[in-house]
Amino acid sequence: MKKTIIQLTPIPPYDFALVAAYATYFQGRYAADHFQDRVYRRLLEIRGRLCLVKVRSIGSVDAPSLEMTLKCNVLSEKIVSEARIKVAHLLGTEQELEPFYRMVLKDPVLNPIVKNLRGLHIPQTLSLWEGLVLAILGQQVSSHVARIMRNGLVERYGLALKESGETYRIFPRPEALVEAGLEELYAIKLSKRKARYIFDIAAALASQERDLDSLRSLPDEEVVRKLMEIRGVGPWTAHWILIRGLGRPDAFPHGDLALRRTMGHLFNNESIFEPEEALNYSYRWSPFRSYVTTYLFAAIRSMAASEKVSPNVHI
DNA sequence: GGCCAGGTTCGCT
DNA sequence: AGCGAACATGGC
Repeated sequence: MKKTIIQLTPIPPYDFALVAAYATYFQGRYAADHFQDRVYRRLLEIRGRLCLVKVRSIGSVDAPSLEMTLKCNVLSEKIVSEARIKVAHLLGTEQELEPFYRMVLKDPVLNPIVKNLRGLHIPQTLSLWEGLVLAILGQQVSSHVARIMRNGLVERYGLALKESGETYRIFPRPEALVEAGLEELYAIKLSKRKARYIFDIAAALASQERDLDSLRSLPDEEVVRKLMEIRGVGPWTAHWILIRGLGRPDAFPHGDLALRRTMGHLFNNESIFEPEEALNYSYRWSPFRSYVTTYLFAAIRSMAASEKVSPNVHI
């Protein structure tokens, strides 16, 4: 294994520990992401080779700097530069938070919550395929059940590399699921419905019948429209992908139950918002609604992780 | 045991 | 258009 070290400079403010914790749902390991002992690790497939990246902070929130260690059988210049791009994407290092923070100053309820999470950028899925699968696995079920399915998928179908006693896995390729077959997906706790959705998407991608990357150049509404043509993708999933897969700043999954509850708690005298009410209320945060969504979820998630209680009514 | 969870589809009026 | 049911698992 060859090894090289390079440096990344995120746009400040950037709280590496918070971003990495969010990427792993404050659980240390989540799907293909690891964050333990202040080090973020992920196995990537770059130009057909398995490469392990480790990232740690060597700066501060206001003067951020990341040290990335890349281990790979072969280390060409192209591999190094692709790894850099992928990691910058995964960890959202290029996102600008200041305009969002200026907007939030005008919201006395949101402002303290956001201040408390200063430097949180939005982690991105490596591919739209990954975003689509993770989102579908998260539909309707509790976050706990979603985690079991997401981890199970990666453990079962992701190519692995062992390093100092730990096993790392890439997020499974569509081909891996197609090869395994539809029935195999039931074994990792997917409902027949979810297995069908994901298997069909995998098959369409593997056969090149569908191309998700063409969505990257389209405006938000077009992306949503195209994504919802896919069976298994509704409005919630499409907006989740805008936020976590495409890095769009102004998406808002207004049907989301946890979001409706949290917003109702904060802005509606404790009582849950109806989806339309949540949407109407959200326009005041445009064009930064993806950040509002992410910060509200981060507030819920970090409390759930630290307090070990159901976060339904907290914040 | 029954109800619910960071939804979506399908089949009814 | 709008509404209800089915979906399947783990936790309380």
